[in-house]
Amino acid sequence: MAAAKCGGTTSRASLVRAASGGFVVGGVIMERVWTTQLGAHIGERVRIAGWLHRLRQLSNLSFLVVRDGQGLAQVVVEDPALIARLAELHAETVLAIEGVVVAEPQAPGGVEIHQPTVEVLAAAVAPPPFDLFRPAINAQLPTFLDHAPVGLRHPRQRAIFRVAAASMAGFRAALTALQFVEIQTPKIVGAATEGGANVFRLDYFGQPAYLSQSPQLYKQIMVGVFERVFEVGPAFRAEPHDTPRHANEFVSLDVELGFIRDHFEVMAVLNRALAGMVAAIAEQCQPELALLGARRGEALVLPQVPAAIPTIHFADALEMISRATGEDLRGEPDLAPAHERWLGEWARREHHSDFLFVWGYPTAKRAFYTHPDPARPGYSRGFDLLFRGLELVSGGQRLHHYSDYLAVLAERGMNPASFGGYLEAFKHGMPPHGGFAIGLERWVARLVEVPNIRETTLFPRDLTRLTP
RNA sequence: GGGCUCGUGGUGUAGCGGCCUAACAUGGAGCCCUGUCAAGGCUCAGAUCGCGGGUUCGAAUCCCGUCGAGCCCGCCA
Repeated sequence: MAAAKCGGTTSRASLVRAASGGFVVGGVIMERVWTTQLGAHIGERVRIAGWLHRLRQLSNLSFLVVRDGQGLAQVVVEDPALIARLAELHAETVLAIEGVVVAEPQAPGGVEIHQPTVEVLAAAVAPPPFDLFRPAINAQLPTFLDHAPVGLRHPRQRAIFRVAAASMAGFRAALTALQFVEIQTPKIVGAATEGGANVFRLDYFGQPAYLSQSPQLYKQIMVGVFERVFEVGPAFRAEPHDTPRHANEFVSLDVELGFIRDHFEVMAVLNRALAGMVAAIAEQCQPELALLGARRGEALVLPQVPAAIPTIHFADALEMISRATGEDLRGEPDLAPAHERWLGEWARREHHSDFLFVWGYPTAKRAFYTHPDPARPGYSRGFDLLFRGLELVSGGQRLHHYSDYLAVLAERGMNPASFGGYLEAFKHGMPPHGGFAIGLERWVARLVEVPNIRETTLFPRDLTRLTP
């Protein structure tokens, strides 16, 4: 690096990335054009670059389909020598192509590149384990995951992660507009935060440490600083789950806010956040939605986020399910997945909503910091949000009096000493507050209608998978 | 942690006691085809059927073990 900085030689600069984003080639700067922007360059000679997605050979000409980070472009090759050269390349070879952009109704997207010159930037040395040029990858999930570095290149797979990116962007935008401050809390923690869930243990210079299972305690502390905070980050759970909706590392969209009257204000913020997420996807991901819905022949339809998401009390939900199904659930401490699915269908049917708030879960089933419902002993101000029948969000109002925390920790047999920093915040005054956490992968999975969150996690970590 | 199911060429499947020296599709190799777009046609190569043991005249096919994977439940985002 130091030698290069001295700048004596320029000999390696036959192909260097220029500050402009283009390339310097033989001393001539030619901007590299995204495949999705070709329509704006008709009649011009341009340079594109990407991966050899597919070569279709016909007798007198061949079609070379190039994929870049955004889309696909068709290149028409008529020179027999060039076709012969291309035919020897494996799919996924990295190419740079210069040619003339031509409007052509027969071409996919209406434009294609003619009279190309092709430069191989990096050869693929083996064919891909499965076909990337087909409408969908034809491989079982474990096979796909084993080959994720290649499989994620498939236009449909990567569309899923553009939806995830837009979701995060919309989440950030909605909360920022509401005066929330984005924070980053530590993922290496000194105490097993919430007690219950299994945590991953680390060796931290000889002392025990853990991977954070949730930013919960830190985001509450930060309410004492900014009043309104949010965080987008990983959460780690050492639970030996093996289901399509669990992973041992996932992305949590966390929110916490102070000076609330009750949990309904928290639910209103969540309502706004979801609306922002859907709006961002609608704005940024139309091509992706079209691609993801293609198997049904129509673009994927985004859920409508109601101005006020329907709400039901936990006890009423049990009552209703009992009445409808004949199964007596009264007195149950929690909802089973089958009941959540039932409620999801009910919300769809009765309220035309993909979303349903269930609040008032029994205090005993919620975390220690959950605020009880003063009007209804045994029940809490904790809520879940069901999205299409799946638990997507957990949240609620939290305790905020120092004395309440000391009492509840003692009641649950938890050691106050391991909550030192947390309790200090309450010792020095915390407002009534609450918050929630959205599971990003679950959100995207339900949204794009894939059955397993492993498909909405880039490199999932589960019971048996630590690589790639 | 409990229950159920599955493991066949690179990939996805069929075959479920002898017709299997294992079939089909797709990918790969080769040839042909004036515009393809999951292109089309022909030819070739590619799996001792996860692994180990057993039953049987005979096992991909039945049994046991083992390893790997998937689903449901508990629990959760």
